[in-house]
Amino acid sequence: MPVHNEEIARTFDEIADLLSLRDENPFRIRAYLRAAQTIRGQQRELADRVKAGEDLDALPGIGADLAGKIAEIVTTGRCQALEKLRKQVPAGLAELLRIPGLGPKRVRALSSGLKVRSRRDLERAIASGTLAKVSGFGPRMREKLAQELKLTPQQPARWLRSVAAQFAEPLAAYLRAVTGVDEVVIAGSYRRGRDTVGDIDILVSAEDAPAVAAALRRYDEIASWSAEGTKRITVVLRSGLQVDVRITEASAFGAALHYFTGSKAHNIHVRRLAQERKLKINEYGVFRGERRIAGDTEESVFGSVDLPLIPAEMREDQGEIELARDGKLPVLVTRADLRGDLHAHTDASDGQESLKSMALAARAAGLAYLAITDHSQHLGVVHGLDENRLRRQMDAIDRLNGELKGITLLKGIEVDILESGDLALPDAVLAELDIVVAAIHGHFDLSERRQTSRVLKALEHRAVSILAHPGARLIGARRPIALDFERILKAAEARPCFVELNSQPERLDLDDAQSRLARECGALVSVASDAHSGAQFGYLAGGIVQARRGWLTARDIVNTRPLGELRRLLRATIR
DNA sequence: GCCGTTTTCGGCCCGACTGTTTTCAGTCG
Repeated sequence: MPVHNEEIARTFDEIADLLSLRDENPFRIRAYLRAAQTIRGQQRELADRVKAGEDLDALPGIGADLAGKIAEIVTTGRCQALEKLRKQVPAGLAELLRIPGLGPKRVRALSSGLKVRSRRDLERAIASGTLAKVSGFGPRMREKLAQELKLTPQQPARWLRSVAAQFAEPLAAYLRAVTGVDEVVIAGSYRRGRDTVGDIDILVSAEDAPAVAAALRRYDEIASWSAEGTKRITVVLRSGLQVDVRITEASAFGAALHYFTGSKAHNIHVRRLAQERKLKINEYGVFRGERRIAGDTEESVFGSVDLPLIPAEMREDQGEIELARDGKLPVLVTRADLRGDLHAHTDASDGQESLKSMALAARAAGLAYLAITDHSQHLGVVHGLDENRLRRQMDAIDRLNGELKGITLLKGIEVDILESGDLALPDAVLAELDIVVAAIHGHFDLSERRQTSRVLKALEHRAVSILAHPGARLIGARRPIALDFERILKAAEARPCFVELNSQPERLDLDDAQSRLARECGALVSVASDAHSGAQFGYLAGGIVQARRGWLTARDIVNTRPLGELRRLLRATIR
């Protein structure tokens, strides 16, 4: 069983936790955390790179020592440094670090003073009153901890970006309407386009901060206030979503927006560049000594360290700063680049609208072509098409194409990949279609070896044009299937066929790292809505955000091509 | 533990807010 990057990252996270509990050098701790982030952002498995003899210490934040530990972890499955630390720190303390308000210092005080080493110990210490004896735990802190102990078990849930948007966008709109407010931007991981967000950061540009706070107080969706300063206010909405509102003056808006957008690792890197230039960057601007030299726009902040504006979706300190420095930033795809959509359903299978209704909705969404790809018969739950019904739909598409202006329908199918890797419809009927989208809808839990060979076998079918939602994940509900993505993407590039980036908000599959890997492997990507109703063409915008996080340009995406070129590319997949 | 167009040693982003404390440490983002 190969060790995955996530496991290496977790090992380093745990080492960082344990080091912090031992009050070790904070920079050493940060080095482990930074390395964990770097590892999570790697699209290729480090285990493979170690096996290939690659130099991992070229990765940012990874030097000879950590490269050695990575090699140890992937070859032995163990990490001696971690095992040693585990013996030195009482078990359970790391768990206490997860409780908001408790950091390494307080956890150490709890452990050494009261032998509190678990959540249960802490509950007892609060109930019995012994906690009051420990310095640093006054009445407010004890009350806060009692509350957190009740809440934190179900806390770590992240929100789908699209769900968070339903609460965040109305609040942003409300704040925009407040008198004296110049500008409101939802920043943070939301602006960077993460598929899920932990909380929402809203940046407000206004001269009169107290007036904004007063207006926020009148917003009727707020359940509680957890922090209130003159510049930053934290509230929890009735939905349970936490929102940080940060108020800034217009002259510092760019610096504040850059700071509040993050990511933290990206900000630290940019600030380090500033230091090298004898500058200081904070959320109020860029300073040389006392003098403020930039900060009204994000461009001016980047410009102060000789960088062009880096798109928010790239700001993860995964190499984007180096690319920007070298003038090699990709021109990321935009929604306006999309000319068509290659995956959609009608009421012939599990969609909600007729063929014609979907065609008109696609046209209204600015698309010039749309592939109709209802499910194949095998997927019983969705009334899939058999050969006869598929042929009737193909006739209906021909008629509609004769009738409609401004939109061309392509004849397609979303055919099941069976457990064996065979397809659920015979090759003969598939060959009559313009486009065949192949997808996994069952047998999710095969081993990586079997799952990979299953998909590779499906891709060998000459009819297959696109591998749909390749990871088959449902965010928060179903883990991605175990696949050797690099092999799949290289096979797709070689055949050639395309890989889908499915835009359904709970799928967003390919994910960001896989999208980058697809680009690196040269596999063309189809950003597809998988729409089951006309309104769902709106999901394409979210798919594009994910594609931008994957550094994709319009050239990397097959459905940015005009219909003629698309048809040529599709024909190349069939031969 | 990492890193270098000042450095292979000596730095390492920067500020807001809270609670507990009397001027600041801890936590958080």
